[in-house]
Amino acid sequence: MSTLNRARIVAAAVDLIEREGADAISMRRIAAELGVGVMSLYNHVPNKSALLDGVAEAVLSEIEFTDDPSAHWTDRVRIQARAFRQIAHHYPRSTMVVVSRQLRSPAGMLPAERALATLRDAGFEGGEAVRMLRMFIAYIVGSLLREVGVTPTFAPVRPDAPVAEADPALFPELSARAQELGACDHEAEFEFGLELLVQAMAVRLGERGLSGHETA
Amino acid sequence: MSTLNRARIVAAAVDLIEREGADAISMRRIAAELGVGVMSLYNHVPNKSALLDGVAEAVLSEIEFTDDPSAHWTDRVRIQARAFRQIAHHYPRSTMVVVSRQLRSPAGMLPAERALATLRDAGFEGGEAVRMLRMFIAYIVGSLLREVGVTPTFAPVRPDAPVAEADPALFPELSARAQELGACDHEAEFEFGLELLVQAMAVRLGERGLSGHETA
DNA sequence: CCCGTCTACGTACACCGTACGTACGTCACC
DNA sequence: GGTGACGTACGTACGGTGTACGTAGACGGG
Repeated sequence: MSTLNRARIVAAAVDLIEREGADAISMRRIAAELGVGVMSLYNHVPNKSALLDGVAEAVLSEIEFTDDPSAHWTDRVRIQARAFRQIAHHYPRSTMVVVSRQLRSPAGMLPAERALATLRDAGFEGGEAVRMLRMFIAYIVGSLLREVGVTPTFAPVRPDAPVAEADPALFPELSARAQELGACDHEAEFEFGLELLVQAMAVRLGERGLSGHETA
Repeated sequence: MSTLNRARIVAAAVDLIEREGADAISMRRIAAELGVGVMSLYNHVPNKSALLDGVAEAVLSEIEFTDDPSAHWTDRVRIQARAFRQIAHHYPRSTMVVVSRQLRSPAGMLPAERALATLRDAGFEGGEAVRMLRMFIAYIVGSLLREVGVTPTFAPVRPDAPVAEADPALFPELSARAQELGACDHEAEFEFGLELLVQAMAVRLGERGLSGHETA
């Protein structure tokens, strides 16, 4: 009812993606959602790609980064990683567009800025801090894509169909592990890798055993 | 010229993707590439989605998995990870479709089967082996997506434009690290994370320091 | 009053995936 | 040698897509 603007369009796009999936999104659908003609959107958004950038930006800027510089760096890393994973919970179907559009805007840069600050405080100097950052991003992106179903979990195809899925002769390991492969507790999986990475980083700093948490 | 079949269609699709990118692919373009009518494709492929599965399968089945069960498990892990990364080199623009289609076919299962076998030989029992596998896949997928440009490297936008990109006041860390962020040697980055993960796994096994390679 | 600017909108074009109907070449069987 | 069934290739058509372009109305300043 109120006047059209970029924020309303982006919000409608996010809603639509979450309701019907990223594939279902189209300029026509969004316009219909807003009760507006298709071409009216182009008064506020140059094209669909820019709109998706807006979606990524909107989702990304909702991440709560509460960084406490006085905390131990391992906990700061954990908190930042978990904050990023929130998007996979709040906006699961938007996750793919968030991670696949590289933003130059503040919202897109802030997570990296925070992470680099933490890594510097932890004691990593320039080159190594950047490598750590990139490794962490790779792990988080890969984890989120699994969590939202883009990437496989290797769960035997149907949740039903007792256990047997793959031919045990061809795939003995997969068959033997069908039990564990069948369930995928995304939070537990994420925490497992996170802990492993944090410990690996601590080792790299020569601080073995100081990470502050025992692993499950 | 020879008769149409699924393999020829898939091959044409892979070629087209590599030449013009995954977005440029369409049934009409593929048909034109093969010099046939669009609908002729549907005699051999039920729909576009199945065709993309075929693309993923074709690319995946070209990975060379030369697993030497007598080698140290750390080297086996390294070799398998690198083998997987080959696809990002040989078929960069197909990488996204490879990682985003979950295949139930042998070609799709084999890498996981091999990895689980290696992890078992290394001494990881059921549940932990599966978690290690998933963590490794997450890291590799995330790394490949960065390598093929889906995900950001945080390189200051243009390779030119000396160094300054972000506002140093807002993003002091990013600005200070602009040098290191500007360059992204994908092989070195991949190896860095790989080594970190392998060492973390070794620590988990209580085998500290036996990983067999020093890191750069 | 008039004119420039901005917003909303309709139409149109090129392209997409694919359902459907059809024509034709090949082979089995009588 | 028919002759029918079948599989492959193909054309047409429908409903969808992103968006270029032209138009019409609202609004504010001279």
